[in-house]
Amino acid sequence: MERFDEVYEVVKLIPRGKVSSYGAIARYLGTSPRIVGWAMNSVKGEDGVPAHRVVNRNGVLTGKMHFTPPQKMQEDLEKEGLQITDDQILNFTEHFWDPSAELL
DNA sequence: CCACTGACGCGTA
DNA sequence: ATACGCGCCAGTG
Repeated sequence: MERFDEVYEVVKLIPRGKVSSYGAIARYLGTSPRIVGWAMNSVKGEDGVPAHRVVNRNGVLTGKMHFTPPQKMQEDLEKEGLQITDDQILNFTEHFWDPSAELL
């Protein structure tokens, strides 16, 4: 669970209007991407953890189906000024936030 | 205790 | 460029 807590910390640090990827966070924490996804799944009631700002390396909302409702993820991202088409974030690289690079 | 699964990522064919 | 397979760590059955 310590891993999960670290994941939460990083996710919380994601600036509004920016997004990150499982791989980037995992690499920053020195863990595997799967753990990051599992951590998000374990978030459930954890507050202050913008899981909707975490997507896969392709900028696709792979985990949107785990939200309630599933479209909540896209709505929140759009509310933050992000453009999404077919579960895909437009200009993903421009909105991408890498903890290893930005948060060094 | 062993086996299967999962919000992913990368290498190889 | 697309498709298939393996690795990774933790949790649950």
